[in-house]
Amino acid sequence: MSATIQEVAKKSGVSVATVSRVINNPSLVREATRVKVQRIIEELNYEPSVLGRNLRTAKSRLLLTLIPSISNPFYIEIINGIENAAIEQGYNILLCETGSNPIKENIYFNLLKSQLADGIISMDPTVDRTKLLELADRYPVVQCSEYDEGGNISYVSIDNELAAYHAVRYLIKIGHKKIALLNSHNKFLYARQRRQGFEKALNESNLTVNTDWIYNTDNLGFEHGQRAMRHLLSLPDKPTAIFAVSDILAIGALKEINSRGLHVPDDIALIGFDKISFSNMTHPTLTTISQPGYEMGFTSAKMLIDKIKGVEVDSVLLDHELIIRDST
Amino acid sequence: MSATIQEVAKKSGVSVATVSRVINNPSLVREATRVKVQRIIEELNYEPSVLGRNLRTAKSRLLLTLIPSISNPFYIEIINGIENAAIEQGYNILLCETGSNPIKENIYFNLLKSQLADGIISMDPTVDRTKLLELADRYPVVQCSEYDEGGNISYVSIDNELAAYHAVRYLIKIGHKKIALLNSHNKFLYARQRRQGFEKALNESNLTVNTDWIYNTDNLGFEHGQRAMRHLLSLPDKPTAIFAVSDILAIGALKEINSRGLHVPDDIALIGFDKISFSNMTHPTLTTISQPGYEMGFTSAKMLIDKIKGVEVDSVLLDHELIIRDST
DNA sequence: ATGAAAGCGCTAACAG
DNA sequence: CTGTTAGCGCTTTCAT
Repeated sequence: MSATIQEVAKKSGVSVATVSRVINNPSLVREATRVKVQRIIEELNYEPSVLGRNLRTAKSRLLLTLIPSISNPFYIEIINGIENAAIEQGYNILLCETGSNPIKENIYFNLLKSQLADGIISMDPTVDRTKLLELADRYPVVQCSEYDEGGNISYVSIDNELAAYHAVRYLIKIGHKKIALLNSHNKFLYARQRRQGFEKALNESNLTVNTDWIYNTDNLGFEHGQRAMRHLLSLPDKPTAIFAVSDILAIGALKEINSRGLHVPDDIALIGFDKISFSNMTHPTLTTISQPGYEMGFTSAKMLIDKIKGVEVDSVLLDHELIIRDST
Repeated sequence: MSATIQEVAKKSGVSVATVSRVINNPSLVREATRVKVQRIIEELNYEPSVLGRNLRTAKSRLLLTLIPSISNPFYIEIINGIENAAIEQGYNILLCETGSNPIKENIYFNLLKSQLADGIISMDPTVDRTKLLELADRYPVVQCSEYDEGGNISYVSIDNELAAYHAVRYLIKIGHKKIALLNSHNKFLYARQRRQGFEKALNESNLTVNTDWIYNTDNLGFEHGQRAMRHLLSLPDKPTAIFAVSDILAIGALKEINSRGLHVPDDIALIGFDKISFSNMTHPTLTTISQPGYEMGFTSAKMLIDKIKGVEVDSVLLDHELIIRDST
């Protein structure tokens, strides 16, 4: 095993306090002493034990990051942002997939209580609202992407209504009048917000909202995009454009359209959401709304660390962007 | 903050030792005492501090998991397997993305030295071989997927040569004679092994290996699949089938083929590798080799925990599977 | 079956 | 500027 601070102290002929200072507060130590201790540290290949430090400071410098599913590429950039912000400030992240499973969620929440983690970034839209609010009373909590309107949990997100509005307004601008919404379940705030934006854009152009063209699905998987498209194409009066609230859903829809010999964007135009890397690999490439994933993650982590340190923080909404590609 | 073991002891009228026993070794405590202490624990909502326990036991029960890139979907199932095996045994994982960056790698290696983690599962093919071997001398290390032939680090992987052999033999069986290999860089063991399998299948059918049809790329990104395909299609003598060592590469190739108006599998057949979820979303769906990701992860984690506990472990090669879909 | 006490490795008052 | 000292919360002998 590694050397301890005691051994370094003894070999350097100083007290453990001085060694500790050399590591955590070098300016408090006389140059000569510091150099000497530093040499011994290297000689002994000493690494301070995080275990001892943690107990003493009652901090683990670990951030719990909760995502519903690691396989959803939308979270990748966010996680990168979180990780970099964390490392920058000497933290590490515990990345946990809840699988929208309350039991797993509970296990992870307990990591906070047992002090294995100092705070939590929740990105799970299916999280138990009551439990999260309760947790936020006692521990630092930040929500990223999906958030809670009523509660007092700080969050980082985008203006979902505006983003949806932009997407649909663009479809209208290029000539579409029959626009379908492929939405998530209305129990999610972002789903309700995006529907708001969708309707706002239609209303603004005096287009009526046809509820036959609004498809809700609880599951954002690829197959559900296919299924939705199958339904939409079975309608007597078919839409000419689809706005899907997730790229994966859009890719599912695209596959269904392709396999029926129809053509995107000539027969049907398609807009996704999230700008996942695969949205660029389809044929044709997908027009989509880009969320600033990296920035969202980075901001969340900074916000959480501030909270841990006791600094007051404000929630923020970041800017989205409409990425126009070949599917429209 | 949470109650401490002291408070529970006091309120229960027993010593801290007894409380500790109730938690870690209930059979050592008399039924009546145990019930009483248990009640106080719940009453006080007590959670043992992992910090205190860790220091005392000199273990963090954290497993470091190193992947080159979180955005590569191939790792998703593996991570799931690791996580579940870990949780099952009371461990948690620290998921770290190296980005094939030696500096980041170093930071993560130091987490072992500073005892924040008890062991490491490395999945990064670009890992610094010397450093990893040195680390494995002093700490529990397991390699997953990519491994080191010479060293004595335990690993979990598949038989890459056999898998490639199966893929190519299948292409030959359905009538192809002009088969290209879209490979990774030969500095990686798996790339060399898959090439072996590729050549073996050709040789066995008395087909000569045309080096014009072997394309190596350092980067497994989608664009590099496109680029490779562009090159292959520019050849005077074009292959009729492609075996790509990664689905993403294959999807890039597919996009290039599609956008030239050519047709898969009629003009060119395509096989990928990894069975990532998107391999099923393309048009046409991708024939591919499936690696038992979940099992690989689960096995690696179990192996690592055994190592941490001082149990001897043996490396294993798990079975792959050829998934025949529409691209061949 | 239970308690007393030592100590894991470190940091942070406090004193000098 | 540096040393002494007291724990952080827990587990684990060693007694009883």
